[in-house]
Amino acid sequence: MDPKEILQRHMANMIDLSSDAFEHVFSHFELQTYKKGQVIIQEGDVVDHEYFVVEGCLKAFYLNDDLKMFILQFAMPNWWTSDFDALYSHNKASIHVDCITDAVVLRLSNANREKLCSEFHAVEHFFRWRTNKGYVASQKRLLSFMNNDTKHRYEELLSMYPQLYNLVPKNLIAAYLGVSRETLSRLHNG
Amino acid sequence: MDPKEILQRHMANMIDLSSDAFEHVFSHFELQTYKKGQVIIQEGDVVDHEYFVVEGCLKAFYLNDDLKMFILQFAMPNWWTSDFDALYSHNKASIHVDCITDAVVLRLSNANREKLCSEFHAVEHFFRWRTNKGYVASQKRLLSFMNNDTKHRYEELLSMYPQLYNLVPKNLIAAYLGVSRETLSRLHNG
DNA sequence: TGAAATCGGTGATGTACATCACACCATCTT
DNA sequence: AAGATGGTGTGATGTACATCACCGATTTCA
Repeated sequence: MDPKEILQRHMANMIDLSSDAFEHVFSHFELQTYKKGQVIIQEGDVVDHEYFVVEGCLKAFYLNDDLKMFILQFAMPNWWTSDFDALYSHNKASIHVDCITDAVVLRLSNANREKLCSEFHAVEHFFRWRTNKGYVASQKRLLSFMNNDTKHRYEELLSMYPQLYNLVPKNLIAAYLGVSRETLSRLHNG
Repeated sequence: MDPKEILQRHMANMIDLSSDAFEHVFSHFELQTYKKGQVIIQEGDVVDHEYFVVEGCLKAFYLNDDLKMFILQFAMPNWWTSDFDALYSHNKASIHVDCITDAVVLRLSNANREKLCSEFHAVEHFFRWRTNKGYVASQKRLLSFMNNDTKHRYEELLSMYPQLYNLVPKNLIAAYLGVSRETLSRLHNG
């Protein structure tokens, strides 16, 4: 489906924008296509864009000193991703974003977001709402971490994203759940 | 210190507001004082306000089916708290907020926040920035959960809030760290 | 003021998980 | 075609934590 239409429907869920206004908003995005494995943000980068996923699957992850990977987010279609800390505070990136599959993405620069937010109150409202949603989701995940065992969280993840099981390798699912791939494997047959 | 001045300094960290504009903004807040132990939000409540802490310490927490407590946030002076999910989406509260100590708080209703956000672009920018900061902090805490052991997280918490050690009982610190109070006690002497 | 609740420490035991080690299979590569 | 590489399963062992049980000290309150 058309990237423009996908973004339009996504924003229409939250705010009202006339076609003309949306046309103007959309003109500030850039369409990008990436290959599986391609890196979008690397630790240490200056981050100037946020990314709306149209097609495919990205991952946002942290690498610790032992190069162990911790996945913050699987970015599926209709989700936004970036290093939001680096993006807002103009620090260097502390996380990585890359492509689990080939992907089609709409990216928006910091400057263009601020421009659109000052032009359209509804757009600023949209971004405030979206960030709040991310915040709440992150807190829910934290609670699930403290409250539930791994098996429970595994089933929670699969019921939220049924596609994930066949789409991404098990070691990445383990890196999202915060367990070793061996434990995940034992849970699955167990 | 004067609650008005504390809020003014807090907002001035992020945005520029003339004295007159701030005066107008401030008139939309209500000053509240609470006693230690007093409940501000209960699970199931309709949530219509967010809270800026001027003095004292609140906690935002979730109770699971076994009545085990998980603390999402210690709200210290200059922090905001509420059930942001319930507040934005008009769901019933899924968490609780109460007072660990006597507290002085400025509260802002949903309607007044939206009014101020539409009147002053800078104010909307402020709230977007604040929510982003909360989002980022929550992701960092999640990473710390996955990456670090309990002792490391305990020291992290105390270095971030040195006052906390004498201010709040250890069982609450354990409920923030996601370990049993026994384990925390053993860590502390061990 | 005396009883009750809250707060904090410590031992014994069980368990969910990490880690290391190895083995199998499917792709990819030259 | 042969070897390298990445994904996945499974056993053996160690460990960080929960849980239960009990203790004394302090605070709260009727």
